[in-house]
Amino acid sequence: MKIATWNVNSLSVRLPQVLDWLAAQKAEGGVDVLALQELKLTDDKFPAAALAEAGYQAQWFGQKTYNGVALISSTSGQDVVKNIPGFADDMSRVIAATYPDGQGGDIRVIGAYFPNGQAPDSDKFVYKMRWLDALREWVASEMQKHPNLVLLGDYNITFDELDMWDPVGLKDTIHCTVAEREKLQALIDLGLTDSFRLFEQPEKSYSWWDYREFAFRRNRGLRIDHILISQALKARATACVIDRLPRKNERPSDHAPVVITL
DNA sequence: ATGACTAAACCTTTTAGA
Repeated sequence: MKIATWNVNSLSVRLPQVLDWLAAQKAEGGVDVLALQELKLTDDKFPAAALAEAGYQAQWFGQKTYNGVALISSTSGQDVVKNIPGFADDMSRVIAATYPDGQGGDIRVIGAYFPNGQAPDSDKFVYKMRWLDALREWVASEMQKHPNLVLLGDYNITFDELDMWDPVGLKDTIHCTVAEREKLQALIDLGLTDSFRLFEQPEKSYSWWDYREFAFRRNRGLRIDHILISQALKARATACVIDRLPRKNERPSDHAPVVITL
């Protein structure tokens, strides 16, 4: 099965590209679950009918102007959770659901839009740290219940210098600070694995490029969209790739999809 | 150049993204 994540930076603008991408993926077996971030629309504006027309179900958790997440799937999601239980948050950043794993069991999928953090000395950074702590606590409990678990989305954190186009110039800037990486490592320490690095990858692989200064053309990007998997799924993973093609579209999102094959 | 694009809403200007 295939599970993917894509920060679309406005689903209203990007819906045609999402539908095209899903259709193109069908030639290669199809995507079972696609986690979207930055819908930037309220729940009543979610394009459920257009997705149903294309053969997909969906769970969504929107918000006006900012944030908003969804899970688009070929089968229906169960036990849906929106945001981190017990963590008061006025932003729509997390959606989780359980799906059949194609082998008689099931798989828990948690799609998340991690806070940006803006700058290491900002209030938004403090919120990012608190959010990351709350996420870790909740994911730990989810892992107790679900051996097959995928935590994927726009993490807004790089793992290391390999994930940065300019490791020197960007050292200790937002997405690349020690404090953020410690929180990311705390998720790994729960028993999760960065599936992308399980496989040989092209040099300078990134998932996001700034809209400005022809950053995509010059491959000046960051790898901040990740697919973390539990131990049980690590044994099943056969590939994880960043699909740069949609970034070449007209009016692209600034992020590219990441896809894991299990 | 606290800039460069893009998107949305408070819409000819601001906020946020990363």
